[in-house]
Amino acid sequence: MKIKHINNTSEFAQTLLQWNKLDNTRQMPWKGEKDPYKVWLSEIILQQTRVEQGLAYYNSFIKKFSNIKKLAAAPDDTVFKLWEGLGYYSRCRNLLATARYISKEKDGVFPSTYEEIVQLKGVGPYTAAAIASFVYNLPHAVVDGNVFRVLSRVFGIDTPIDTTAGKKYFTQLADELLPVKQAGIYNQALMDFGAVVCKPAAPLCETCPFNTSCIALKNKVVDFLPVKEKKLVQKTRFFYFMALQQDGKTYIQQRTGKDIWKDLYQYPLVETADAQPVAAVIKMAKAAGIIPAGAALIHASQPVKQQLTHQKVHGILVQVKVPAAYKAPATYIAVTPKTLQQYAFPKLIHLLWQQENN
DNA sequence: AAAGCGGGGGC
DNA sequence: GCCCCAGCTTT
Repeated sequence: MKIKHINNTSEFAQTLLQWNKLDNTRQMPWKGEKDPYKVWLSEIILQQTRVEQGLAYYNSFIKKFSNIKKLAAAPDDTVFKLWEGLGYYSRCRNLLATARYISKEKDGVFPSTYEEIVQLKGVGPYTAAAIASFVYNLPHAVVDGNVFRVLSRVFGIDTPIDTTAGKKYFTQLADELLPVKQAGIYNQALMDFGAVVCKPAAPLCETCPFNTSCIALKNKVVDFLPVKEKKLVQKTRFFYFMALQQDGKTYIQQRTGKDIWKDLYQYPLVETADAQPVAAVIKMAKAAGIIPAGAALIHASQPVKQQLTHQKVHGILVQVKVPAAYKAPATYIAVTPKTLQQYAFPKLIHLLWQQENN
């Protein structure tokens, strides 16, 4: 495939680098960082996550784990607790797996080629290009949401970005635009530019250095680029969390299987597709062996709602008293209000706790 | 190729 | 409400 309708690719890079030099004031702790551990950590945290949201998490991780071997040596629960609230928890699972792999198999030395880096768990084409270019100044163009947006607008490309053909096209264009000797600086600059000037909504076209050449601006289609093909489907779910009360302790369990919040903890769960009366929920819980037949309702919370990207989740906390003689299943973990706090829970459960305390 | 995966913020 | 965010993995 050939990139057409672009006569001078180096002009784009020169204009961008000039903007970066003169007008880019964006500062982040990992910018200019040459420790691959720190760059890798920041990139994993920032996948599908705003810089402002990820910043505090990055600082906490660096403070607690100053190098990859310390991270690798930490218990799973400790690391997930640090990740708690950031979302996309498979990132945390993969982070740990990669830290342990590099510590054990590579004696803590981070790989230094794109081909090796991209094979690490949780690292795809974007993250590998970012690490390779930022740390080793290797000539690999990053293609993230910012890059799709900037290139689609400046060059007027309406190929959908959420298709295989679109990804391939934009990746090739990005590689052709890359000034190979300044790959790291340029990649940083392009993403900063997308975040600060060529923003998704209300971009700063008035002061944009490309505003005399931008195809989208000329054609008045800035707000329609980039193009996405797929629309997301929403599901609604009801989560009834059964908080068993037994002599000052309660029980939690770890979520497993292919579903949201995998590896996080929760109270034993009754899930339904529709809202149910609490009495019906207790009946279901007993029938399913989630709570014992002798359990009795203490209190049910008001429902809380959480809007995720593709799910609307309702949560209700149902406290039940269980007999002292009750023997919990092996998957239940007995906790006290104090020991509960060392486990990572979904935001929905924090919302329920918050509500019950008000 | 398409689906699934969180939580927060802008509009 | 809807869209997007320094995307990746699994089906």
